[in-house]
Order: sequence, then C-alpha cells, then structure tokens
Amino acid sequence: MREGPYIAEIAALIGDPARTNMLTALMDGRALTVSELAQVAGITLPTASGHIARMETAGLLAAEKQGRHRYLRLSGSDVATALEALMELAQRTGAVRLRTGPRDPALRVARVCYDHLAGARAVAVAAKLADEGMMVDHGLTDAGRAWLAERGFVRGDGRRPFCRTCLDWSERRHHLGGALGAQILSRALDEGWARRGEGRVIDFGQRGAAAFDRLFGL
Amino acid sequence: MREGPYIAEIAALIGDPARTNMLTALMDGRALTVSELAQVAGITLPTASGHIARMETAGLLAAEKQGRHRYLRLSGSDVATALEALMELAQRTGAVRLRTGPRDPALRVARVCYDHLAGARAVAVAAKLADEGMMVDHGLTDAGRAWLAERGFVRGDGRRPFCRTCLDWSERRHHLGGALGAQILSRALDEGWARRGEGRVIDFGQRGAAAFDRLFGL
DNA sequence: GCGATGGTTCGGTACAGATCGAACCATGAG
DNA sequence: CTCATGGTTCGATCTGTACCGAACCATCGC
Repeated sequence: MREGPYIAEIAALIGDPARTNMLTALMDGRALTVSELAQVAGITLPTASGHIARMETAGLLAAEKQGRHRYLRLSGSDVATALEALMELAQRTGAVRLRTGPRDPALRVARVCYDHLAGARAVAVAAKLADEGMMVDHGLTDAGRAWLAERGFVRGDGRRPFCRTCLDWSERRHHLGGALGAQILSRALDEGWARRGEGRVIDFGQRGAAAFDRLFGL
Repeated sequence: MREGPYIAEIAALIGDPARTNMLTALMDGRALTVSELAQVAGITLPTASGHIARMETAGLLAAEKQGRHRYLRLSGSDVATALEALMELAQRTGAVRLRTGPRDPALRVARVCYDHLAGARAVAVAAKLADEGMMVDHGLTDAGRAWLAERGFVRGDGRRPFCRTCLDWSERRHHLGGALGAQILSRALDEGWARRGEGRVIDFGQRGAAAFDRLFGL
C-alpha cells in the first residue's frame, strides 16, 4: 500500500542515542575504530559491535580493515546530509542539548560539518556573499561565480551541487556547503591557515584567520 | 558531552512504521484528520491518537481544530526536507519497498513532493534546464534565471532557497524543488493543466500536459 | 434534551531490542 | 610459540513502547 522508499527502518536506526552519538562523531568525515565509537557512545564493546554491524548491513557505514583494527566511516555524504536535516529539524523544534561540553566555545567558532566548514567564520563568508549580491535566494549569481573563480573556487564535474546553504545550529544562520564548502575547507587546511582539533573542532591560528579573512574580504 | 542538536529523539519518532506512514501521507502538504491518519497507518484510532500526540509535542505536526475534527499537517517544510533526505538515503542503500501499489504507475508520471512537483514530467523540466546550460552544478545561471523570469517565475523574499534539486526516487534523477518548484506546481494547478488525484498523485490532462510542455519547451 | 460520530484516556499484554558479562576468534608484538 | 589487544558471538535480563478494547469526553444534528 505504501509507495516509495521505506524510510522507517533507516530512521529507527538513527533514532537510538548510542547510534546517534556514533554517527555524529563520524560527521567529521574521518574513520574511527570500533573501540573509539564505543567510547563516544558510552557503551561497552560488545554492544557497540552489534550496533555497528546493523548500521553496516543497512548501508549507513562503510568499514575498512587495517591490521587488528576496523575503521568505520559514513558510507557517503548523503548520510551526513540526512543527519544535518534532522539537526535542523531538532533545532527548530527546540530539542537542543542544554549540556554544552568544554569544547563548545571552540566549536562555535569553527568546526567541520562532514566535509565543509561551519561555525561563526563560515557564516561570515556566506553573509558576505549575500550582502554583496553574489548570492540570491541561496543561489549563486554569475557575479558570485566569477568572484569565487578569481579566488580559485571553480565548479567541478557537476555530479555534486556546487553551492548549497546549510543552517548552522550554533549561529542560526546559513553557511556554505556543497562542493564549494568542501573546497573552502580544504583550502584552509592546505594553506596551513587552520588545522583539525579534537573532534569536529577546527583551529584557526591568528595568522591563518587573517589570511582567510583577507581572501574573502571580511 | 555531546554537543549540538539532539537528533536521536526525533529520528526515533520518525523511525516507527506507523508514524512513517502518517508522515509520508502528509507530505503532500495537506491536512488530514486523526481517523484518516489511522487508516493510512493501518492502526486503530486510540493508537493513532497516541502517536499523533507524541509527534505534536515534538513539534513535527501542527494541529487545527474544526468542529469535532482535528486536522493535522506537517509543521513546516523542514519536516518534509528531512523525510526526503531519509528517502534519498533509503534509496541508495536499497531499502525500497518491493510491493508497489496500484497507484504506482500514476505516481511515477507526476506526484507532489510536499509542495513541488516530482516524477517523470518534473525530471524532464530539470533536465531541460541542465541541457540548455541554464543550470550548472545544480544551481541556476543568470541565463536560466532570465529564462524563468520570462515565464513568470521570479524569486521571492529570499527567505527560502529559490531553486533546489531533489533526487527523484522513481526516476533516479533530480527534479526542481525550493520556491521555484512550488511555483511550477501551483502554476500547473492554477491554470487547470493538472489537478490533485488520490494521495500524492497529480493528474495531467492531455491538453494540460501539452500546455505544460509548451511553456517549458519540452 | 438525545443519539451518533470523532478523539482521548486508561489498563493490560506482548514483543522488540538495548545492554552487559563471559567465552571465543584474529592479529600483531616479543 | 606465547601473550596481549581489538572485535565478535552468545545467552540472559530488562526496559520501553506499540498495540488494542473498553470506557470516557466533546461536538454536531435533531
């Protein structure tokens, strides 16, 4: 009777606190071992192993074996996209965690959102583009495209949206996602302007922050 | 310890088959009564009432009372967005329902996806734009914007993305979403080219289909 | 006022699945 | 080879919750 993809199973899979913790921990795009995932979820190894097996057969996670470790990562960016959509929803409906951890301030400044930059600095870039008429209704204008091309950000093979906006839960405004967002993050890392901190934190040095701001005219 | 929005609760809510059926039934943007929702979910009234109460307090549904009926609708487009993201995921991981109902053929031709058009005819429009260079990397070019403006599709207040692409589960290609997608649907309905059928089905008459194709040069 | 219909609340049952400890495999280090 | 470490499998327990029937409340038509 129902038609279309059957989402209940996958949503139920995401809907367990332990698994949610694992998935969000993997949202930085890196791969973690089973023990590490067990730790972030706050459960024992056997339990974690079971959860992981289920998420793997469901296609949410991809595994890679290296020696006696098993490294798990999200199977694709669409998993992260779905998680972000749920976060957006959770934020609007007010289901935000009150307990903020010690890393929280750093997270608000800059963090990674699967493969692109989020946080105050990322929002500033998106705001700049919007203010200058380079983005209209969350889409790039030709002027914006040219301005970005001057700075070395060009569209790719077209298989992935070049520019997407993504609601930032800490700033409550949008930042840049899509291929462009990924390019901006890797540029910042490649140039040495920033480096990955603990978890999803991105640390901009003072010099790096200045260089980043200069590039985008902030 | 965890940071950010707490999505497990909301995902668990979506992750029950009965609730999923209700939510997808509401994805056409219309409001249904408690009894109607109970029927599409295949459960009794008391059970449905309980589910609805939970989804309401969680902020997924909005209610409106009229006489002795209670009409429920999705509380916003972000709910539909999250559901679509999950569908996209479910499709890639192969969790598609094998049982296709009798309405299925009609659904594949044209259906409503919360507030915009989906199905073969909608995919054709997106393909046209991409082929003619009016969309690049899932974003509109100025040429595309102008072409659409000639046909009366102009951007709105900027609060909502004008043009978004959305993976079509039946066609496995993208169709147009966002404000533009909504405008296209309402145009087709307003002009009398199509009318809402059972569930999410959209019926294009022969004359209506021709007029629609003419507008987009298909 | 009285029935009929739409919804909610309550109590009880039953099933799914999250969790852990203990035992068991696999790999690398020495 | 032997030991230690990372992971999995296996029972057993136990909580959460989906579900229904029955009783109850609210609104409409008469």
